[in-house]
Amino acid sequence: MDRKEGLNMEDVLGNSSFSDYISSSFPLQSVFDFSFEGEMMPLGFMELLGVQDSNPSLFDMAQQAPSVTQPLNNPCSTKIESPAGVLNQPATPNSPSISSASSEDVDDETVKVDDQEKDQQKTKKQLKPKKTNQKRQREARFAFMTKSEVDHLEDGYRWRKYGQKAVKNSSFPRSYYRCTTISCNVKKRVERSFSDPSIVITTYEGQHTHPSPIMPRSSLAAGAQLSLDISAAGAGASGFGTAVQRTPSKYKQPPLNFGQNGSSLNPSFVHERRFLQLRSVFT
DNA sequence: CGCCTTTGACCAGCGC
DNA sequence: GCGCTGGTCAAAGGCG
Repeated sequence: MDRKEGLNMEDVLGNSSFSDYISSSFPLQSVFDFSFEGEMMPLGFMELLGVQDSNPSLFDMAQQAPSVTQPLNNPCSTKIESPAGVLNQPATPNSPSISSASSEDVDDETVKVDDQEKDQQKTKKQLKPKKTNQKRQREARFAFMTKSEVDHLEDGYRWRKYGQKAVKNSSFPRSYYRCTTISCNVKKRVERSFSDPSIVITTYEGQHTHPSPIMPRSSLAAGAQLSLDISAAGAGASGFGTAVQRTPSKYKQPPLNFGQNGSSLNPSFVHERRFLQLRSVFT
């Protein structure tokens, strides 16, 4: 896979040196906020997901939470990362510069020029003329960690699972999801931290080209509740995502004491909030 | 019947 | 070149 990524989560989390890794690999603030090269990103997490305009903008709410930009000492349990430098230029649905943001090879170079990226993309296409014109073309990625007992965090979009793989150095499989909306090729990977099974690592790839399909309904309420959580907890990112266990009978997950609701967002979310511990996973 | 998950197979990239 | 690993495909089956 993209080994040049060099940021394998198992490697990061599996050796209890995540803090070392973070401190040595990233500016600490990049773990939590969307700052980029010393500037605050104009886009937030929800916008990265394509949640924008018409939506109640959890991101806006999050932005209002003063601690959103708080770095490491923020005791929230959800960490937002930019493991592959994907925050360099998160593609937005309205942005024409998606292609220039698709590179994730930060191990090769921290800063890339557009020309270089274009050349790289050309090279990739040339190297793989077979069957994979779309394949292996990575969108901007970003990952975040959520302390949750359920793997799938409801984010207002509908996802279809298209694969699951056992991950090296981890006893937990990694699940691959794709946005079910036509023409939206956003993907996400969900895996559980090997070192701390209570932590779910979700990696998003790409950008939604549509508003959240379920936002008008339950997610709206969930979003409102999220905002409450965000401001109440004073942890901007901690409220993101609603832990929801869909179709529990089909998921091979251990029995849980919470989050059993298969359709409603809020109950499990409330439960998740309670399980959010005010401690850092870096410790 | 439609949507979804499951799961084995296949493909591509990388290190040795 | 080979093996390992991650990522994707697609058929099969389940569920509402």
